[in-house]
Amino acid sequence: MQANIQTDAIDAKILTALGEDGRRSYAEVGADVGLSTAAVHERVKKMLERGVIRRFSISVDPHTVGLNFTAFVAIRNDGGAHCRDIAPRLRELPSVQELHSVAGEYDLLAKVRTPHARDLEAVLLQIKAIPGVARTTSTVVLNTEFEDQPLRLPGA
Amino acid sequence: MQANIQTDAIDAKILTALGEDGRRSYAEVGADVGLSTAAVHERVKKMLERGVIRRFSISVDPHTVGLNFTAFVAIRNDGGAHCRDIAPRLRELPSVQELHSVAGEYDLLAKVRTPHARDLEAVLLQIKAIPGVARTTSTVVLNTEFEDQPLRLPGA
DNA sequence: AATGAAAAGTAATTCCA
DNA sequence: TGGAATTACTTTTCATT
Repeated sequence: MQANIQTDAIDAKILTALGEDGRRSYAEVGADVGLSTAAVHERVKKMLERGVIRRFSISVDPHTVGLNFTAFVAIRNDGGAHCRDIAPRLRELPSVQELHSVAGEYDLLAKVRTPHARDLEAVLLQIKAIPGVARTTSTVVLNTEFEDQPLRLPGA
Repeated sequence: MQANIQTDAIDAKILTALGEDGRRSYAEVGADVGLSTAAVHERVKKMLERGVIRRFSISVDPHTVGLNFTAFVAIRNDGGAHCRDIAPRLRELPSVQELHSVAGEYDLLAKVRTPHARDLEAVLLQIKAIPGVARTTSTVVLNTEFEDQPLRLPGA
């Protein structure tokens, strides 16, 4: 019993195909999944409407655009502070690429990317300046083994 | 002095435009950045060749395809084990979406996504079965505030 | 929902500056 | 390296099943 699944096996195949190459034509995708061009078009349109596909995009290698440093910053709140007050402030920081509220010793976990390790200090100062943030602990990434992999869905 | 930057300000604008909508036509992007269709085409082609753009893709909402649970799993190696031996094994696990070698108490940090919280147990067993893995600590994601944001580059 | 075919729009190619 | 024009392809729409 899995909730929220809004796709069937054909949709999964389409998502996998477009995840590998978002510019493949509907005709080509259709040949792969056994559907006409128009049918693929219709399904993609509906998946966009339902929010299954958030957007078409590109995968960019961070190092090639000067983002050479990555760290995970765990954030603990003050007693009264709520994640929902702090999260919007963290979203404003361009170095914070990803934010999750988490269970455990810390309340939030941020993925931070900067040009250089030395830039983390300034980001931490910005984070600590947000009302409700009590303390942070940073885990420095030495090497990203893999990330941003094309989506792989079972049954696709 | 920033190393590895392979893009100029116009490339940055192109990457930002395609990061927001990977299907915008080259003509449209060209109008935005002040270049002809062919010039944009040429620059995109070169960025693909240089590996700046890894691929065209789509952003999919994990919940809509049944991936409702996320956790970060920190992994510690045995004394003699190397990340480069363990990483390929973790890549084989479809639930492991992202893997970084990190500094600190643990050696690797994996982002794991499964249909349900209960599925984490099986993934942890698979991870612990990899030779060289000594122990793991999991941080459960309660809510993803944001992730998968369109790329924003300074000067774009 | 899916198909096939026509119309509209876009991209790749070629060549010129 | 960038722009213009041609050719080829892809998307989109629509009538039909």
